[in-house]
Amino acid sequence: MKWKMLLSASSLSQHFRSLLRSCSVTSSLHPGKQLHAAATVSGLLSFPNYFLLNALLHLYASCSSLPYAHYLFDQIPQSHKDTVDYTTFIKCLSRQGYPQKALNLFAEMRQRGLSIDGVSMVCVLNACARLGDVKVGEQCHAGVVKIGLLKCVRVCNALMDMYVKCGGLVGEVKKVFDEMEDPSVVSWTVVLEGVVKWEGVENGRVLFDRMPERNEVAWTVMLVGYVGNGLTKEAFMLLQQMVFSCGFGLNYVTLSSVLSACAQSGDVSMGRWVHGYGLKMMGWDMDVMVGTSLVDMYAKCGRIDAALAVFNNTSRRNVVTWNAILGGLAMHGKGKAVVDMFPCMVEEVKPDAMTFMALLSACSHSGLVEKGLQFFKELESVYGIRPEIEHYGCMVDLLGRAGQLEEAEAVVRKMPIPPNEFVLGSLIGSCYTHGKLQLGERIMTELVHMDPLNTEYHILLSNMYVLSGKVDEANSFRQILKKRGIKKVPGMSSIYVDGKLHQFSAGDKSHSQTAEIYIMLNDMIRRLRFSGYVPNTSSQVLFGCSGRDDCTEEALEEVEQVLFSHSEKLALSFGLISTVSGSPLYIFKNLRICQDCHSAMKIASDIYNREIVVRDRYRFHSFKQGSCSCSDYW
DNA sequence: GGCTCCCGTT
Repeated sequence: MKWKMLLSASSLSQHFRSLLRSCSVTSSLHPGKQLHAAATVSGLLSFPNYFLLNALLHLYASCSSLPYAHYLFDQIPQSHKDTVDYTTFIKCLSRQGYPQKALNLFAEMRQRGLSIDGVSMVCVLNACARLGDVKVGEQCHAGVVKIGLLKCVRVCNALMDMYVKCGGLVGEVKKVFDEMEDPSVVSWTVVLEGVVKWEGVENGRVLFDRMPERNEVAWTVMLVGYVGNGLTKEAFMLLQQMVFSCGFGLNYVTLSSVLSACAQSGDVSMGRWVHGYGLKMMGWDMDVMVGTSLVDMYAKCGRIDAALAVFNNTSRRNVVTWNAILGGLAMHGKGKAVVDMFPCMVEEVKPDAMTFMALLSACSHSGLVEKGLQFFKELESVYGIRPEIEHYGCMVDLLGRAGQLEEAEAVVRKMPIPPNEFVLGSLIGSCYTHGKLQLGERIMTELVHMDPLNTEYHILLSNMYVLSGKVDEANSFRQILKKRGIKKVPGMSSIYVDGKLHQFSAGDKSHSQTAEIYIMLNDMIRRLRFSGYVPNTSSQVLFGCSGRDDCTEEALEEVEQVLFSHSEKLALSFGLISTVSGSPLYIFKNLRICQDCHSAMKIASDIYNREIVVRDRYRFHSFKQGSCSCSDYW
């Protein structure tokens, strides 16, 4: 009788495990939880059943439910945890954003003398890839060789992926690949990603065409490569081939990957196509990641109204979606909208650390000092979020921009984490804006220790010396910069016209329409001057003129010429001659827009009757009828 | 007996 009961219990357990497996495969958390409850009630879990526990652990890991997975992992007695249990939880930690914890757990597993198999090695290599830790990755490589796992295709794939993600050691990737007896389509795809990322999209295409077989991932990698490099036409051609000739459907991972690339490169035409595709296939009930990527894409492409429309129509929203829209509004200087929307967010989802970055930067960009201080206070006391260095950075920025330099410095001195170069960099920026030379000098000393090769801060301080009449100090600074050979990151501006990205550097003459662009530029400067534009040479005197130390009239003229051929103005001139009159222009700049270009854009938006949207490294400026959305508050 | 690789939102 007892034997019969045991037998039925064992078959019941098998039944449960097979049901749990199907929940894991489909990431069905709710039915899985019900099974968990049923297993508990039936008494199956009241005596040790390690396979069932592992199936439950796997369920929660597959459903990205870290707290439950952690609970299950702890439920398994230490003496009975085997390689499979560890592997399941290591993968879960790595995927949920804790790759370091995953590696720590692997170390624990090894200390306990448990064997390493191909599967656990794949998971550990994956954690190294996510962490970007090539050192541990190389140790694993040695382990792979030692255990004889090089014949295992998936291990090799994970190994190559680790080298791709950890700084692009494409040589290592190819070495592993060449030794493989029978590389799979995944192996080829990993190499493809490495080549696209580190050897350029053209080289990637050569490899793509040579691949014996291509899956949707390979197509996605290639697409993202094109979009990320501004090659919209090529991307559309590839997409057409993928969907219409080869019959691939686009899944949600492909859609969000492509959208993320669109957001980065500012390619709204491809972004819109993906939006249309998503609507046709899924309607508004689309995947939460796709919806979020859409919101982010529209916001980062300067279409904040479209971002809001998508946000309001999406039926699935999580904290990331909210963060995307609040961050987008913040970048567009719509601080009040952010403050007004926050209470609605709290009703719907729990805000996280990232939310407060968006909130504080919104206050910072809109000069809402009181509101920002209040948010910062509530961050810990109401929402239980421990402030991170980025939050302190936002506070320093908020107070500094508003001219409250003493308060900003007090934040730096009192913060429990040592300030990094971004925090101090923001402070020195505010010192420049508000002419606080002495504080600037002090901060500079600290910054030089932290980041001796940074040019931006050196230039800022040197400019401050000039503005306060200390030309000698400025000159000595310039000498230091010259001696050390510190080079400025070149400013680049780009603009999409007819699905093609056109890039300009300062004084660029490489564009095929250079002659027309410069004719337009000269005409524009003339009209700008006529409307009251005065070149702002004050901050350029120092580093603009190619190493001249004098400030004669000719030097000044030279400085003006440098100003006029700033990359933003070239992109604007090109945009004006190559688009329909009255249509808005969207320009992307890799650094902060300069003061002079900012004034020029304001007037240009009026005299040419165009909306000009400029995305710089930090935020958006929308110029319309002579004024800017930032209200000149940077 | 189970745990696995490539593209994935702020």
